[in-house]
Amino acid sequence: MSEELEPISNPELGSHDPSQCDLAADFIRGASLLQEKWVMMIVYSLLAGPTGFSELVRRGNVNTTTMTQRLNLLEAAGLLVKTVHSTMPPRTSYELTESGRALKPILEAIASWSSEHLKDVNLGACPPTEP
Amino acid sequence: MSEELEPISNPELGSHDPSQCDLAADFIRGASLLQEKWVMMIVYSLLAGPTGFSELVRRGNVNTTTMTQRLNLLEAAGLLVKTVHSTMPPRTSYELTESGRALKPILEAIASWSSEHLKDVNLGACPPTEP
DNA sequence: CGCCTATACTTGATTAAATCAAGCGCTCTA
DNA sequence: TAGAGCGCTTGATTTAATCAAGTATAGGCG
Repeated sequence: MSEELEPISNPELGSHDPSQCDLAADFIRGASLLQEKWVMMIVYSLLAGPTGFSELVRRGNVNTTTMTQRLNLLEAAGLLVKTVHSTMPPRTSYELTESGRALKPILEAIASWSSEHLKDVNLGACPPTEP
Repeated sequence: MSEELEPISNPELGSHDPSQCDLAADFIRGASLLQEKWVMMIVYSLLAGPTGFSELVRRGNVNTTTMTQRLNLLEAAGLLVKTVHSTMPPRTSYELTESGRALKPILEAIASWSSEHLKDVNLGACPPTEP
C-alpha cells in the first residue's frame, strides 16, 4: 500500500515573481501535508511522546483505516518513525523525528492564535466525549 | 447556504489534565479550521492584499463551488470580509481581517519549516501547470 | 488448559466531501 | 452587436473518509 500526496494547487499564490516561486512552493509543500485531515492532530498528540497505534486512535477518535493511511504518509514524509517491538502481539510505537518535533512551535502558535481570534467560534469540542 | 465546521476529534490530545483542556481545545478549534482543504492557501494568497473571487480561483486552481464554500466558512469564522463594490457587474473583493492577518507568521513558519525539513519530499508543484 | 481481552492492521461497503460541467444575469471592450 | 469576464448556483460524477467486521496471536485469569 503506497500513499501519495498530491500538491494542492498551482504555484502562484500572491507572488508572480519566479524568484519567489521557491518560497510559495515551500509553503505549498508544507501546507499540502499539514492540511491533510488528522495530520496536525497526530503530530500534536505525538509531541507528548512515543505512542502506540490504538492509543492514537483512541485519542483522536479516528478510525483505524484512516489512521494507518495517515501514519504511513507521515512516515514517508519523515515526520515520524515506526518501531515494531514485537510482531505477534502486535506492539508498535510511533515517535516524532526531529522534523516532526520542529512543528511544535507552529502547532503551539495555532493554539494561541485560535484562543485569541477564535474565541466565539465554538465547535463544542472539549467537555463531553467519554462518560 | 450555511457552512458548518465540526470539530475534528475529542479533546484529550496528549494532556489528560482537565486544566489543560483549554489549551488542547484551542488547538483543536484552530487546527479544525486550518486543515480544511484550501483554507491555508486562501489565507496565504490574501496576505498579498484584497482579491476578487475569480482571481482567487485562478491562483489556487480551485473550482468555484469549493471556493464559495470555503470563503463563506472563513467569513463566518471572522478571518476575512467580503466587500461588494458593485452589484451588477459583479465585483467583490475579499480581504483579511486582523484575525486573518495574524496567521501570517504561522504560514511563514510553515514555509520555512518545509524548506528545511521537506526538501526531498517533492510533490512536483512549482514549474509547470500552465502552458 | 481453554476463555477472554487487547493490539495493529486489512478488506469491503457506505457516506460524506470535493471536483467537473454547465449556465445565469449583467456590463464592459472591440 | 458579438464576445469575454465576473461572481456565483445547480446537478452529476469522482474521490476520500468513515463504519463494520475480521485476522493472528500473546498474556492474564479461573
